[in-house]
Amino acid sequence: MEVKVRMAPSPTGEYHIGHIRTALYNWAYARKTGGTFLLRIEDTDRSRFIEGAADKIMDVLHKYGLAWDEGPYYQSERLDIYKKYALELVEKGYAYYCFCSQERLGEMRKTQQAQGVPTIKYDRHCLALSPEEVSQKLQAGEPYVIRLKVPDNEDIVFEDKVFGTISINTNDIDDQVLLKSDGFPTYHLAVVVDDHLMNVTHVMRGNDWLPSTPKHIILYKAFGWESPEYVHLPNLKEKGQNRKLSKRFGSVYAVEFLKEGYLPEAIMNFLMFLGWNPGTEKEIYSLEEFVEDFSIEKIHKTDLVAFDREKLLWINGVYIRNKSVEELLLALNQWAREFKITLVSEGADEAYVLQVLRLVQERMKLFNEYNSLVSYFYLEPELSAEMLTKYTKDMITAKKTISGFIELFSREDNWEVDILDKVSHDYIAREDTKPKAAFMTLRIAVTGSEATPPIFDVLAAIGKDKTLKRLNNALAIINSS
RNA sequence: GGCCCCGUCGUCUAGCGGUUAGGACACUUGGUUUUCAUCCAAGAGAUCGCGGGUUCGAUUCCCGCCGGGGUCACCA
Repeated sequence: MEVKVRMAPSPTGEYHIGHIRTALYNWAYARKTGGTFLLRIEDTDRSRFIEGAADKIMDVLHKYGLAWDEGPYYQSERLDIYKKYALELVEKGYAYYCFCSQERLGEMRKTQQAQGVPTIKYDRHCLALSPEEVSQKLQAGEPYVIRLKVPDNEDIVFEDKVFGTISINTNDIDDQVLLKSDGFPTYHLAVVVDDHLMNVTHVMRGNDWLPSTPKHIILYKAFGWESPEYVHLPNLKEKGQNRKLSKRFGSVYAVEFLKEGYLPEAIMNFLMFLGWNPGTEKEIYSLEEFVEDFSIEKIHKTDLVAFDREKLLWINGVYIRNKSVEELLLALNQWAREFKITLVSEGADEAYVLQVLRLVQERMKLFNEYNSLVSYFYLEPELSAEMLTKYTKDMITAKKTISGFIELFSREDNWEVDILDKVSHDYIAREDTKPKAAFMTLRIAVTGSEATPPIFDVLAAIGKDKTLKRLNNALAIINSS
């Protein structure tokens, strides 16, 4: 049978990075098996529904390169179907009408809680209603829900592809509501009906769904349908925290990572290892390679997996370094356009931009570092006498160093890295000054920064005129302080 | 609290009865370097949660305990 997997997000807000991980595994499995990846929007909760959220989810899925083959289906457009199946269950005796008010249910739970009942469940008050009473209430237009009649004391056993045999006794399961009083189905009814009707073969989702899987098995049995394979994935946690991702530690939504300047392919590479490992030492993976090596057997049987932000940053750096400068610039411009970020290099000559980018490439781990990394190549640095004298310790030496370089560089017409390097070193030797102090002062005077690419590469890129202008400016600052 | 699941360096993991318990990130040191970063080399870091079994032999299999997580809605 052809494999069919699905991603079934609920349009209740921003798409979480963990959802991308789950989508990735589903997508990869479909690609690997030549199966189908379908998208279904589970918009059955009108109280949490957010207008436009579904479109945003689809947009971010695209940004991460996860395309679906079928859908999107919207559950809100399939209400008749769910109702039909709910009624079928009532007819077969697997479900029943319930007219209890929220107030009564609240009271009931409070009482049970006070009595210390181990498993709080619906008291089946409405199961005792006679068919006549039920139709009478229906005629009168009383609001109702349809509940699943969970069998008594039966062990529901199923095989999860990751966690193995799971067994839960039905006495621990409440009579789930299947159809809500507003005519919308609950998740339990809707997934089962849709997964069956859409021929889904593998349900891959977070393991927080593990405890409710028996409810779905009961439904499949009641309908007389074959249930799909279950593949429960470990959930994500904040590194070292034993709890889910939190804003306090950084981004949690899928778009936010993109906005910070992580490359989609780097994030994907990182996400692959959040619950899976090839069993080899290879850890830089393209999407294609992942599809090749992915297998359900290699999915981790653990409940939580840590989201290590440091490692994500490292992987992103690897991806940035592995690109050609041209590719990198393309990605950078695309990112800036996408998130409406102004690059300091905007409008500058492309050859120059590439030359500069080549110098900072291995220093950049995240696109949002770009502006501060290259600003002095495009703008004059802000200097202070304090910065300029940091390495020489005194004004006189700083002044002497800077004016020395000014004199040296104004005579130099071959403005190339090697030449500048040589004449500068010769000069330093001749004057018998300390190389570190001299070069650091030069670096600061020209860039305003202590950490830059090799200084002569910087000078060569900036050019003779600007270099001299900045040095003179630095000299003026020292003189006037 | 009931039920379900999980437990290897600081972190994420490899391991599927016999290993010097391997790798990556982070960390430390050295090399390259006038700075930062990259790169290279080395190092430190795990009594495999604890206690019982099974076995000639348990990180690996079984049981108990402890610890952690998930789930118990007219939310998904």
